[in-house]
Amino acid sequence: MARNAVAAMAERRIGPYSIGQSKRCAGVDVWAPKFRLFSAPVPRRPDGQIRPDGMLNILDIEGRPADTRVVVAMSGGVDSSVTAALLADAGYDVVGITLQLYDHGAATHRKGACCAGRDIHDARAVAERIGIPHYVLDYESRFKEAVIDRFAQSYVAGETPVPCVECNQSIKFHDLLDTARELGAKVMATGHYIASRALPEGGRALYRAREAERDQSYFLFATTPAQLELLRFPLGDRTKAETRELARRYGLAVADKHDSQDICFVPTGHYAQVIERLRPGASGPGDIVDLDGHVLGHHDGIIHFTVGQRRGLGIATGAPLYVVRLDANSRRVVVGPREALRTRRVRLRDVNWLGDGTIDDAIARRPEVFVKVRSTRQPQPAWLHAAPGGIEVELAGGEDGVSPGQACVFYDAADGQARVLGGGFIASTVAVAASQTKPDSELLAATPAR
RNA sequence: UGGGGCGUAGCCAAGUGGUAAGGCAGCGGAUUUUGAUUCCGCCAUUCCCUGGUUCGAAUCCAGGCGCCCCAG
Repeated sequence: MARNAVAAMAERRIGPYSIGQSKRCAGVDVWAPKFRLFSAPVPRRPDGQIRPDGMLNILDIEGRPADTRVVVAMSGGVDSSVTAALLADAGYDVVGITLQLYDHGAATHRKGACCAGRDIHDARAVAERIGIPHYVLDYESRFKEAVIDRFAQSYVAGETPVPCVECNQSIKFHDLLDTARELGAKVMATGHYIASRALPEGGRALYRAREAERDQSYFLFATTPAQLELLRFPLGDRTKAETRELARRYGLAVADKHDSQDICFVPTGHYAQVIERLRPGASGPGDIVDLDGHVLGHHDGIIHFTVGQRRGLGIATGAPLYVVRLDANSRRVVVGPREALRTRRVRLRDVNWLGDGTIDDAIARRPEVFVKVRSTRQPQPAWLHAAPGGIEVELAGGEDGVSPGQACVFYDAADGQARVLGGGFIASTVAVAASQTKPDSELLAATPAR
């Protein structure tokens, strides 16, 4: 099997890197995710900056960069490419890994389209440019079960999932992190715009990115404290403009590559098609009804809707209608005026706490937190309460269009580089009841928080 | 086939002689690592049809067609 110079170098540096079967995709070897590593001495990079022993390097790790192996998750985009370049430039023993997560050829039924398109190529080119070993690992089946299937299941159940959270939590920060450790890496770095800092008393904390518009903390709330110990996000305190400038300075071809958006495994933009293929017939047609249950129209499946959605209903009344909730069992899409979207309380599941102490302590202190219920919203003041099976969030001002399946992420401040205190997935919401006569504060007083 | 009412874009609807408001829906775009929200733009040479009056009609007149209501 022909191997290029980079692969050959990689083999010298970290040993034979696969004993499993591989396939070739777009001219690149794709390896099975689990491979045995034969440890081999790591030669010091002759051009690397060697820092004095004992000095904390820029990744907050004791030891010389040259002796510190770090895996960089390289997507083929600008951000992760610059991350890898920065660390390689700082002298770290960088190993780039790109995950092959889906096959766009199959997804789009287009002949000639292959895997993740040109992203793998781009990542490989960057790795060659900066002189680091680079592997492409086949995570397709894991990705399908952990992300795509759950995405479909969520929609079929009437929720609106955030697949990026699932992917970070179960693929990148779980499986890939394991692989990184098997490779002998002390930490793994990604190109996410989020800041991670060591706490004086030990452990690490997450903070929103310096550039608020780029902040990706919403998609990373589920990162556990244990994972945080092993993760680094070198771009959290940089702006996107700086990143692109660095990419140019490092001579990376991806410097001007457009930002990714949309769901990565839905290249066509028609996510409903993906669900339909995975769960044939799971989402049938149903009625669109108003708040009183009157049938206003029909729809082709609740998977096409999300709470708060306005367009696409096809129902003309004098005023705009919004999806107020989805009922998977009756296949009903309930619509109403904008006011009906107002939500005051949100029940969360799978809560991850990243603040100081335990979440119970935090709840007992009843501090005001700030929460985002949708990735592009501004954090809003709220309080946390204990609830059976999870946490309940009381939104001080209420929010419109809060959808089950979305994340609710906690921060300690409304703006700036607020600390990420954790978050959870929205299990259910409680609308502001028109008949509610008592203010929430009184209701809370009547409902002892455990 | 007595009486009354109505007929303006996909839906609702303003306009009663001066050269087609607005809302909803739809479409396009911006924004967005969630097809959401939001924002911007587009969307009736024509007012059920025919003829007439008028410088000029969706608006007035006549006839026709269609629908609704009341009473038979």
